[in-house]
Amino acid sequence: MPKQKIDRRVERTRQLLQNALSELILEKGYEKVTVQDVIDRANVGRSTFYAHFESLEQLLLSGFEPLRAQFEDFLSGAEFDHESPWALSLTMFQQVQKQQGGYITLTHVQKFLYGYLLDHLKMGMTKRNKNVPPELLAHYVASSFIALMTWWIDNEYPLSAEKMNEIYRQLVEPGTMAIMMGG
Amino acid sequence: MPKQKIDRRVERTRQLLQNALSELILEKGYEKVTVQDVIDRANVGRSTFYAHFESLEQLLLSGFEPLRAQFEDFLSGAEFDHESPWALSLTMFQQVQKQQGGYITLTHVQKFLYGYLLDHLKMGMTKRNKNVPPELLAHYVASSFIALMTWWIDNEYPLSAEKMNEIYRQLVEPGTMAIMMGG
DNA sequence: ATGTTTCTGAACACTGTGTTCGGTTATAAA
DNA sequence: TTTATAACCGAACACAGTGTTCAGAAACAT
Repeated sequence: MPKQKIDRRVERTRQLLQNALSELILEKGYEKVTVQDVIDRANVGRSTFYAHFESLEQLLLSGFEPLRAQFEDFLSGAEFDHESPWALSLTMFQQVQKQQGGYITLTHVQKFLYGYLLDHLKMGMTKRNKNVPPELLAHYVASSFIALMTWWIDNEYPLSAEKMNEIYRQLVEPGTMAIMMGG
Repeated sequence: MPKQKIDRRVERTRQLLQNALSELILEKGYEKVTVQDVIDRANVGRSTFYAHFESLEQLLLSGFEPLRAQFEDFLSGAEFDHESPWALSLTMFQQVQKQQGGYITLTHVQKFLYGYLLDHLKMGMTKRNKNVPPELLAHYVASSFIALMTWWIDNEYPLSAEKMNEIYRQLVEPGTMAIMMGG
């Protein structure tokens, strides 16, 4: 099945809307951006917007898609050591910085991370430590990551991704390992 | 200055509005509650609402006030060991559970905690570790607390406040101390 | 050149916010 | 018990935003 060629107008419209949203988010933050703002900036008809996306959030998510795909790829790649979930964090710092998504997308990054961590923690934990629920542990590790990321973005990337990753591991790894191995 | 006696009607109205908001939050979550909902439930005139509070969030905050005052008291109390910020967390777990505020108020708890932690961390850190900004550290410690609290509330308090506090310390203390003492 | 798809933009119904104001009622205090 | 006043009511209003519809214009692929 040869993949359907996409009408130029569709491509163009979606691009305009995504760019407009990006700009507006940088200018005043996602929470304050309205559909009206976006279509004015993009110079696109109101009905056109709703022909493509059912809401602002859907438009936002459409821009997040490439990043998500990249993580998916990375996780299924051979070079990834499944014994150490920590290997993931540096990549994430780097990619999120490059993507410039701002912290709106972080909600989705968090969900993604949580699911991944939960799988791996369930396996890695010895039975006697199930008195600390793996769900709680996964939630903590993912949330901590998001916390550092949020600070990093808020302060406009004052440290390198490598440094941030180092701090993250120093902070989170000891406590987590202690609980996993036997508390 | 003898404290002004409050008109019964004022007391009554504020109470009705706060109760209505509480109920509605439990029923459908803060995000979905409107001013209209609240005044309908409280059976209070629209203009009356705005005579008392300038927005829904202000109404929410007014309910949070007693909790905040309690922390303020605790912190200025003699029995509190200023060398160890960790002593605070158990009280917080207990009080937030009692208050049943849900996670909406957590945003404000976080701000409060952050400010407090930052003060104490700045003093407790040796100079050579300033390569990890104290603001980042405070942000992490506060965020981790909120993360555990969020999970706890979401899962309807499956563990005791004491147990939660124990886990929190086990997770967060090692990494934080390591960085503070010399990384 | 032609048939199809997409875009346009104005109109519409809807939900919610926050303000104003004349009239009513509850309250505190004399 | 009266009375001045402070609080409440509710309807009306202006406003901003959402999401839908539809007929006509424009861009597109072939």
